[in-house]
Amino acid sequence: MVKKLERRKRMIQAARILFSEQGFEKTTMQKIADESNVGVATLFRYFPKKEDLIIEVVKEAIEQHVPYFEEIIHSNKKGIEKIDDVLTVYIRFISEENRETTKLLEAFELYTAFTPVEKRMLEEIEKAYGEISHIISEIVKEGKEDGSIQLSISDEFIWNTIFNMFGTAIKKYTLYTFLPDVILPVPNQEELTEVKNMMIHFLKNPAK
Amino acid sequence: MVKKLERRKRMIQAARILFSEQGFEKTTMQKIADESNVGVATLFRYFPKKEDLIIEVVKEAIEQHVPYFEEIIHSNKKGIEKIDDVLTVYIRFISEENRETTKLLEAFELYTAFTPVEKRMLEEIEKAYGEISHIISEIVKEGKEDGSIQLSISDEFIWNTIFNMFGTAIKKYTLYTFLPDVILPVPNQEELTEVKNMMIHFLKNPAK
Amino acid sequence: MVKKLERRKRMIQAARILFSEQGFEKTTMQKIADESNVGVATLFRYFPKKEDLIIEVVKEAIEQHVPYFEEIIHSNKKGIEKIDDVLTVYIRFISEENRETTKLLEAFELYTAFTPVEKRMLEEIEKAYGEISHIISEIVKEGKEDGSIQLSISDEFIWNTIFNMFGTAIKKYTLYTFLPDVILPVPNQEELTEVKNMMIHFLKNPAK
Amino acid sequence: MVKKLERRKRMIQAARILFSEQGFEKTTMQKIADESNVGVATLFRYFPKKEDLIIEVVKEAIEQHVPYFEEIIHSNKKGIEKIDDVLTVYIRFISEENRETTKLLEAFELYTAFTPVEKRMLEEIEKAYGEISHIISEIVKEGKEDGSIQLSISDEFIWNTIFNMFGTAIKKYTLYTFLPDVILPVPNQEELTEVKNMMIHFLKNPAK
DNA sequence: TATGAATGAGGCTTCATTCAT
DNA sequence: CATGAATGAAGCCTCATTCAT
Repeated sequence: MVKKLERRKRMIQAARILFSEQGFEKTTMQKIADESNVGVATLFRYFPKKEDLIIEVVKEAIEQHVPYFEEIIHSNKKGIEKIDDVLTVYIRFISEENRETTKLLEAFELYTAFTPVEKRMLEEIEKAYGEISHIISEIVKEGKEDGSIQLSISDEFIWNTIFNMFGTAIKKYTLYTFLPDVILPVPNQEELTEVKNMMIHFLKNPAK
Repeated sequence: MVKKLERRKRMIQAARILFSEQGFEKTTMQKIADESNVGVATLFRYFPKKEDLIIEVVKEAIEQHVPYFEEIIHSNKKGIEKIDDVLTVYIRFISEENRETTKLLEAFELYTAFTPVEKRMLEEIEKAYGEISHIISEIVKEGKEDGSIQLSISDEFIWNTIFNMFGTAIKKYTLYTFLPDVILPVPNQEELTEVKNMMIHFLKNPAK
Repeated sequence: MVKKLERRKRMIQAARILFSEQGFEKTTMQKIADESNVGVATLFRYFPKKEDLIIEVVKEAIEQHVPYFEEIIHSNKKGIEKIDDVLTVYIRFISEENRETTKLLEAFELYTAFTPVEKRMLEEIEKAYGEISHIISEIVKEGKEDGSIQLSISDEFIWNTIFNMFGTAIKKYTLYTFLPDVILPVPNQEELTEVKNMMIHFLKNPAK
Repeated sequence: MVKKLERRKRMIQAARILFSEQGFEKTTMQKIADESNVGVATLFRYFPKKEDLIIEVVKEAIEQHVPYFEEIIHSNKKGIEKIDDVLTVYIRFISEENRETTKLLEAFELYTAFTPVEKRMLEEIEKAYGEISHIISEIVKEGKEDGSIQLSISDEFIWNTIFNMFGTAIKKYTLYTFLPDVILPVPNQEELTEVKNMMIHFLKNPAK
């Protein structure tokens, strides 16, 4: 019983590492099986299609991010500070310890862009993402309620987009931290932090 | 002579379309040859490795972007207005007519993240990107010189990062405009324009 | 004890249905196990090789045919009428209720044509078939003895072959009743009955 | 050009032999490729799906039968004699030289019984068979016109069915000539010839 | 030079059979 | 004894790349 779960875990973990290192297409089911010390057939018993495994890995990766945000929302800070923390967490996604996971998510987005993925599968991913975005909107709501964030309706939409772009950009940077700077100049954490601070500053002092 | 160049062009164009539709891995050399009315062997004569073709396609795609920026820098506007124009161009990259190219670039960035690409190849890409970033820094310089942009050294770095993030996020959005909103909520051009306007506004009125 | 026999029966029955629906090769041991509500390992305990199960299923299918012929031989009719009944039974093999079984036998014959089957196994099948052919020759003997069939030795051989062909053809038709008429035009029961009647007619009035 | 056709021929022939020896499912594309001294990829270039190859092989096998019937119809004999010849040809199908081909056709019929075959494919087979059945009905027509066959409408239907059964049974016998007699007692050519003669006899002297 | 043909290596997936509980 | 889990061998098919005309 426990062994079964362990095996499953081993397979997912091996897959996660390989996927994030080589991408989904270059990672073969055989490699994953070997890396988990499992026969291919076993791998296929757990995940009948390669895509099933991909979805599972991605889902777990997203879920790994949730606690970070949960911790923030349960803290005693004001809304605006929680926003600050959220942005900080995003910035940390680029750091060594989180990079693998984030890179994986980025790769998945590419995958969906070129490979038709079953709707049912996408919905699972959507649900996982939903948990995080729910928390974030809760935080914004808190901020509005405790008065630490004061935004007009129109500004609110704009800031929503800004946060979106901030997250999108940062996630993408994770893909390139190992590569020469050629393609995309990747800001370091200090630079991102300054941007974040500026954002928070403007958020506190909206242009009249 | 001329015919040879035309052929080459046809191949690159066919490749570009297919790559941006199906991604690099799913597009076979055979399909590209067929689409260009050329034998596979001929395709391989011009591009001995698939990767060579990829690089070439990407390079040309980037170069296609250059004129947009050249036009801006040669206009008679003030620096800050040119910045505005640059951001507007980025926003347009997400539009129908440019999406294909931009999507291709995005796909390439992910490609390089998972596939070791020969340094020599990357350098070609780097050079192509360099043209654009050179123009942009020229524009910023102009802005500083004509006084329409007044930034402290530290702010300059920050805004550099901000522009970077803006571009990065937008380029990524191009990948998803055809997909359901599940993975990434993609802002539309109006929303992006508002963000841009806010950026320009702050740029003109830096926080004291 | 009884339960064990029931299980065995369930397995054989599930196998029979699946075999006759999808053929031997396309039917997996797993499917059979599932359909019988038994674990695969159990299935293999009862039938260590897939072929063992095939043989068993076929044997039982043949044995299912025996009572039809037994009933005929135990009736009070004359030999020639019993022959008529036997042919009628064959014709009915093509009907809805018997098709499954007959189709299975047909499939098995093709199976043996391409797969080396252990002699010991074939002998079991042979024995099962033997019961039926024994009954039939008994019937013919009866017919000769009661005078309802009058055949010279040479004619006897011929009619033996004719009956053989009649049965062979009919069994084969069962395979195709669900298929479009393309490959083999399958006569319906009325047509076959007319042929049978003609045969009986000639049998009663041998050409001088 | 010639070489290409030769290769194709080699592949089809190798396939034919293997298919008729081991059946369709047990014959792998790799084996066929090896036997034709061709790479698998080449085999797949000519026949993109295994089924395509099967269809092709079967089609050619049927077409190989056509000349036998063409020769008969072009002879100067009377209709009834041509019928005799046709039946004789069928009997010869069981002989050494034709067995392989006939066995193949028999195997194909099993294949279609358990494997959904694309309609378009079946139609090709149907067309091939059509040539032969067209010739045969022409022969019957001739016989009626030259008076050598005199049948009432109802008798005509019956004899149609009888011929059908005759052919069906004989084709099936080809499958078993190599096997022990266990499953199906296979008549030899002499026995079949006697049956044929009896049929012709009755055909000439229809029961009043 | 241009090209269709040829191909081996490799990927995904299935299945009869064996293990371990 | 019953069983779900495990597995390697094998099958179909694809594709970048090379050959031969």
